[in-house]
Amino acid sequence: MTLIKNTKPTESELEILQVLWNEKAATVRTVHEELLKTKDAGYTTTLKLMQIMFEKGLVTRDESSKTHIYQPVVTREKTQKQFVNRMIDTLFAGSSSDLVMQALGGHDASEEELEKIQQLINQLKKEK
Amino acid sequence: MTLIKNTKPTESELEILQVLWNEKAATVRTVHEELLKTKDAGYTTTLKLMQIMFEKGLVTRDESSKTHIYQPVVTREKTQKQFVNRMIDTLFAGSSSDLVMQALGGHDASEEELEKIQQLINQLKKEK
DNA sequence: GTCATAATACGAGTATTTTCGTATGGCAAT
DNA sequence: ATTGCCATACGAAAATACTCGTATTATGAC
Repeated sequence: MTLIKNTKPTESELEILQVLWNEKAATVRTVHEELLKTKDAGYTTTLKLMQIMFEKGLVTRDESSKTHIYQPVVTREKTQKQFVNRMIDTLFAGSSSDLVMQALGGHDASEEELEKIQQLINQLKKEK
Repeated sequence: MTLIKNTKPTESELEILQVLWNEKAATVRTVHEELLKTKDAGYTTTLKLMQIMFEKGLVTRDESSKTHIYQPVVTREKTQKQFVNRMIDTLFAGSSSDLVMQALGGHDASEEELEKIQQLINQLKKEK
């Protein structure tokens, strides 16, 4: 039986995961270039972080060539759920709909997106 | 013009704020007793954290009696917004509706709450 | 006043996260 | 083979967050 550590990604790790989720797989160089668009950090910093993430099991890597290729292990959805739930607990006193209201108010969301949410709500109401 | 520090509360600070938001105002003792229900920590740890929060400007305190009475400075709503926005950025690639979907799926939310959300959506659609 | 209780102040240790410098090795071009 | 360029590995500093022990002081009961 394998020990599953409940590894909660840190802030920086999330930024890296974001890139990996989008690209499916990427080198440290690619991830780093991407991060440079929004923050600034040294290359070895990104490298080190990704090495740590590898040790934690957040990512795997293909080491067959000198330039390693990283892939996310945790899925975007699972991670989202992890953080959303935590947030509902610590900030919204357990009320998921309060979070929804907060997210919808004061923010974008296109007409199609609103439509999708509405459908989801209708379905949830039917299930009651 | 006053300098507004963008103080992002830490995990522990959020737990304390949660209590203060509920109680409106509270002593270290009260906050600590409340925290003990879910975690365990020493009294002076809670004290120290609240002192730090005071220095950061997250809370104020009434020092007129020996036992200080703390009050939150940041509002629950503002803090919620701060975290929700951050989360939409780092975890949902900017899509607020993805967060909404995640929050609604796999969670509770009563019929009345769903109703409220639906009304909000209708209003948002009208504004388009 | 003295004593016991309970509160604050504060320093410092520990842990975690983030940052970066330096060493080392592979590889392609010359 | 030498050189230059990238890549990884690794250690350790810096920054931040959390924890707790101890000293000090106010206050009320006696």
